Amino acid sequence: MADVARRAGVSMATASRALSNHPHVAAATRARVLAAAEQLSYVVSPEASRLAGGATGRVAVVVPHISRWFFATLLEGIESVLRDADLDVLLYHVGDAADRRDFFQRLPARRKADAVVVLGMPVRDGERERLETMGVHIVAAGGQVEAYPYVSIDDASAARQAVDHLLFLNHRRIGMIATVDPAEPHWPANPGRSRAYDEALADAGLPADPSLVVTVPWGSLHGADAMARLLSLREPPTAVYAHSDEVAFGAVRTLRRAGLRIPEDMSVVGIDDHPMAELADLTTVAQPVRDQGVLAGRMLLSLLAGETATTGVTVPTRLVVRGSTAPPRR
Amino acid sequence: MADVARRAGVSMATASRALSNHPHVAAATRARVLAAAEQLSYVVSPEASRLAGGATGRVAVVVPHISRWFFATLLEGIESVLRDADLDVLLYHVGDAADRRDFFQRLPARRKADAVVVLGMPVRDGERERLETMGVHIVAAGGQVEAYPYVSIDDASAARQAVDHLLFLNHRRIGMIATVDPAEPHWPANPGRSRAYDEALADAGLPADPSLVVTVPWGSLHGADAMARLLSLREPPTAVYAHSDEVAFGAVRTLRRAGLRIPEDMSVVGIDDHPMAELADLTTVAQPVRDQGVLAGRMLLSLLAGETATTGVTVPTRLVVRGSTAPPRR
DNA sequence: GCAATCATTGGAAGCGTTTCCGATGACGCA
DNA sequence: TGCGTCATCGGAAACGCTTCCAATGATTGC
Repeated sequence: MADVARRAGVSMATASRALSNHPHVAAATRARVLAAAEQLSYVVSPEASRLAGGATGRVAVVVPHISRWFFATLLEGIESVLRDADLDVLLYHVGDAADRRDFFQRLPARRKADAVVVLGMPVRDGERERLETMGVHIVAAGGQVEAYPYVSIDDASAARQAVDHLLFLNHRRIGMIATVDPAEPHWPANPGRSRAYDEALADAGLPADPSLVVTVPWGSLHGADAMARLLSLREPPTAVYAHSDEVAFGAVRTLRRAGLRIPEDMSVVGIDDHPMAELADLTTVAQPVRDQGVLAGRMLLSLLAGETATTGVTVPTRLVVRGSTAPPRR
Repeated sequence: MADVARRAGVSMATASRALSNHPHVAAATRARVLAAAEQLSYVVSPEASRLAGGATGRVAVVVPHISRWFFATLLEGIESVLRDADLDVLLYHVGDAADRRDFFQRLPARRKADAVVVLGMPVRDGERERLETMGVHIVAAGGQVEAYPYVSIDDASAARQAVDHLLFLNHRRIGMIATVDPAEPHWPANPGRSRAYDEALADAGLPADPSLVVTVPWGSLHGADAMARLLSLREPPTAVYAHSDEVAFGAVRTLRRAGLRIPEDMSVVGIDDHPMAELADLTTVAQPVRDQGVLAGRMLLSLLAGETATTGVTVPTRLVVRGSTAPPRR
């Protein structure tokens, strides 16, 4: 940087100010410095900058299950925005509660990042405050709605779209395969998706039948198990609503193995519009996953730019009717 | 750090040495320093450390397609090892050639990471040299075999397992769906998987029939197209070998829509053992994806520890026979 | 038993920025 | 014209660590 300053004929102090867009630098001077930096193809050392009190130029992204399509796609969207803004992405896989505690404890202390994006899980108030007091911004994506900047779908309305579709087709016995996060089995992964199911049935004047609801850890194989349980009922449902497409795929497998036809013998609907859903001809409620990542990235950028925080954004979902749903036979 | 040194009754120099595992520190002293650090819950500032000439404690991972199961899973494996070793993961999505050039140009200059893991693509000699001259270690995973540390499967042998299985079942007209990376359409994604197909047929004394080979961009939908092209042949194959499971899924969809039965009318085999393969009852050649990530991470760790470089590791694949393959009918 | 060798340790000089504080000059207003 | 303001800019002190260079004391070979 000394070279740049010399070449521009200013002091290092001024060079630094010009380079980091500070006010109180004459436009002409700034231009001169920028030109000099350009010619010397100079870039500030993030380490030194950070050490002296600047920003790190890094954003931490906390992901619960990297290899799941949903999170990986979200991550892809975030990365693209952040990379365009010349920010680096620090990836943290946070599986269980211990990891999580570890993360929130360590990161702020080490000040490794200027901001945090939390994917797919709610941020507790204490954690949020802790980060914010340390000047670390925070944004959530693909998770539950809370009182801080987030991007997500409206779980309840997505669920309604799925269940209402089944209801509209005249199904009266509708099963639900709900999921919990295998890493945190005590918290339902998507309470909104369950609640909306209850409400939809109630609104349709149908009685709540707990035996039609089975809760399993997330995953296709568990979805298959869940379907088996539903089939073992004295009076199985005529349609099944699964909390996610991957779970629905498992259900479909079980139905096939049982020799049942879809949608003639059983309708199946999922949520997500996983790329495989089109191939499997699965009716589902689509959500724009990558876009949510992009939006979250942008939101973070404006937060970092000092703009006033948006409360949150809910992106729309839409029912995609394919071949896995039809009116019940009887 | 001054606090830690004081508390341990040593100088900062010694404290630094103890903390960063340098030799020439008495075991007792080191223990004392470590204990003091523990009590004060102190961690070295990576910025300051790096600035003063130390390591960044960061590893860059370069991924071509984050949202694909294969890469996301590899990434998950790498992250877990690196995180255990207290290294941070910097994620870089490198889609096309421009991104790639950008990455290799920028990263070394800014010295943001101590090492680089490149997923799923060959590293060119120039790039490797550039990194190594700057003291940045490099490891590749899930890609093609080259003359530097890598972890991957033996593409040729995996392909042989798939094709030989078909041959063993007595198929004589075997189609292949080969893939290219949509971002770099001029380079075949997996030349080894194509070559082995040719060789297997030759070894079986079968003539090479170019019309049985169709090359498409990676992806299920493209796989579906490819299958359609194969079906439009005057004499379609009796079995199809796809370069990856995702492509095979697409092929399966086309076959179903065409009213053909699997495996009676057509056998299908893929490579990867994607989680969905079990659900789809797809015969495939399984490769340990997460393990490859873990291995790559470990390899990097030993490189970072100054141990002599391993040339590379090839992990075994195995044929998983499911319901999508059977002898031809006629 | 003595000198040479070696393992440990401490002192202090950076590493490349940012920012506080004060200085300088230009500009506006009375 | 004179003086106060304010926009700009420069000097220098951190920021928190690593490592070179010596110095010290312990160990070993003859």
